[in-house]
Amino acid sequence: MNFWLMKSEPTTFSVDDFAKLPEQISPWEGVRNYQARNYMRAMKVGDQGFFYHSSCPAPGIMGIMQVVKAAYPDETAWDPTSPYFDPRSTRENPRWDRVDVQLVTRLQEPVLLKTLHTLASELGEFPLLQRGNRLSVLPVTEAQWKRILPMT
DNA sequence: GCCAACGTTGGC
DNA sequence: GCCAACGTTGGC
Repeated sequence: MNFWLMKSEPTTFSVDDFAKLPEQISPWEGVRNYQARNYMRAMKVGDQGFFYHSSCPAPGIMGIMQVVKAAYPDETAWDPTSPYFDPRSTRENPRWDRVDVQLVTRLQEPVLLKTLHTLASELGEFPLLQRGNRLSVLPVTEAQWKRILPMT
């Protein structure tokens, strides 16, 4: 099993929005970055992930997710009315993928970015804490996962 | 709102 | 293939 962290801006899709969905399942769509896409392609059903709020007053981990469907084409790339429309992606040759994720646990208290920063030396190399990191989907090592999980 | 960092684009 | 310009991300 592998572990991930996936960012969402709460003004676009918040943990509240997630919790309201039937079965708490949502496609993770709109990713338009090759490295993030490739990480999604590497995901397997049963992989676990942190649901993270970015670009907000208190960025941090808000929930625990699991992957319930492996990568498949992101149809929003084909929809001219979608903000994620990308004319370079075609049905014959899909450029972007999405996965389906399920919110397993909504945290009572978020694990804030500022808290994670205090653990930086223990966590070791962690893209979330590195300067200039802009990846919206990034891998978490098992050791990092096990260190962070008890704080949730 | 600011700004550093980074990815992408496109001319050459 | 290089690289400048541009757009976006995301914390503060």
